[in-house]
Amino acid sequence: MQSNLHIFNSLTRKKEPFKPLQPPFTGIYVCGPTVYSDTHLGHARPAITFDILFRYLNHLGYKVRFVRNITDVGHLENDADEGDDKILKKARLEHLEPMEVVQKYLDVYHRNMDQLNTLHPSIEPRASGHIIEQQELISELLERGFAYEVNGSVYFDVLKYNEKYDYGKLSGRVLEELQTNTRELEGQGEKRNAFDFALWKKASPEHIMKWPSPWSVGFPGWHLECSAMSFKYLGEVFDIHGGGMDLQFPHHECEIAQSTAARDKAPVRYWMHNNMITIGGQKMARSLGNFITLDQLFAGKHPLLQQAYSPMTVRFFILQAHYRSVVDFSNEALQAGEKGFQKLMKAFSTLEKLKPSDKSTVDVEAIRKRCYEALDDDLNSPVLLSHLFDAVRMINSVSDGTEKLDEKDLASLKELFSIFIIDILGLKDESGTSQDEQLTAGLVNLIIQLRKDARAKKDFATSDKIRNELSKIGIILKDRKDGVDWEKASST
RNA sequence: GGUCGGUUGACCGAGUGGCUAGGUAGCGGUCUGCAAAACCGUGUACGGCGGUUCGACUCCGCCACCGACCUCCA
Repeated sequence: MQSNLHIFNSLTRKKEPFKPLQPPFTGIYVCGPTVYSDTHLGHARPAITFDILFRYLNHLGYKVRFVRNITDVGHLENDADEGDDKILKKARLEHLEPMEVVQKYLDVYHRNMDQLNTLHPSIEPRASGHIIEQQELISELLERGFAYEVNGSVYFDVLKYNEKYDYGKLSGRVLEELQTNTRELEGQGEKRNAFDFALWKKASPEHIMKWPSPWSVGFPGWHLECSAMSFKYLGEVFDIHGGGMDLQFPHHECEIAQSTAARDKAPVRYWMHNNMITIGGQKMARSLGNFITLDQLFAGKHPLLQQAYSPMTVRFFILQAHYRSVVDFSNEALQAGEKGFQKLMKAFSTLEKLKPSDKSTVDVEAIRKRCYEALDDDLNSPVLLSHLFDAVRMINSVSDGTEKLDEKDLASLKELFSIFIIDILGLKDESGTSQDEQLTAGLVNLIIQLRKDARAKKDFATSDKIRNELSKIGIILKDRKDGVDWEKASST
């Protein structure tokens, strides 16, 4: 497997050549959502970032196993004893069975991900389906002395771990500083140290989601699921782990600690973290309440939205920034992205109509080379797009007759657009969807206006012709006393 | 308070020790009956102050401002 892909490894804070453990196979684990409310714009960032990675590795010929989990149990609102499970809390609020909450929002997530044209992961494991594996991992940690049980709950012993390994390596934290800086939360009495974290929590009687275990009837801690499921599906050591930067600490740090303590091996070779989407300069997050859901975005229904933005506009907007940069939401930026995306796709259709010349006056191969270089440089999608826009100008110039492409270069350019725009960036033409309907509505309203003008001049011949011809193509006009309605004839 | 990151033209957003990023918007032009599209051209851009250097937006130091993480968050 020959590739020159370099990725920025959060662990070393450097760009490193990507060398999988067992080429051509490679494994990716990405932290998916906790499904307790609607998917928002922030969730689109990791989904798209790691979709590009998945697509590019596939394109390069790797056999990729892409695992993205669903957290459907155990994600507490905080680490105190009375911390509520996010899903349980929502279930009470909406008077639903917890698994109804999970199903409801998982469906929304899947639908939104499909709209954004992200590929389905190879495996999408759910935490609640891996209770046994998590319990086994807890047993391993207890046996090895890195965990302790108190009153039916099991906690990870961070101090013990830090004696042998390095807790805080990923996030650049020093345990001594954590000790002095960790905020004291209520009800931490059970834990030996404030920074110890739960592996298993004993359930209170009113808790609904709970399972029997050697320690108590209870439920697993949040950090544990990723260790258990990545072990199961990707092995003790795998290539890439992805997720949002906000998960770096404590989630990923704890994951490293659990996995390393259990098997005496660092579990992940390359850690990749996408940056946040901000709104008004602040992180968009459910907990901050400043989020815009993807459904709102696609429908234009939110006080901050001046219009609807299509899924591909959102995807393009996100790809216009590098995944490790903060990107700020604004209508202006989305609108600029929408125009740019349309320009790109329009050139794509122009490309299909180009006629070859006997010689070329442009260099297609140079662009192809630069496109690969951009992706190889830590998935630099904005630079890739800038090269594709160079190709757009090339296409339009050929279309205008000021540049020429021979048959071979024309075929090469078509292939290049197909590879980078469709296969790797995952962009697709959206005409034929709601945009088409808007167009139809605009056209019909225009024709109705012209007909109204004709009727005002008592030109009923024209007026009737318009109505009849529209009827033939399936548009039914209805003259009402306060105006004209129209509808599409129902096809039988 | 600790750790880390950012501050680029009207807006978004890349990047580099000396060479046009790109998109959007603006302006001028070509084309067009007019427009649109397309193409060509165009704008004192790199937070402030010092330093290193033949040369810094790019490296170093200090300052200011913004943000992320340190509690759940993609």
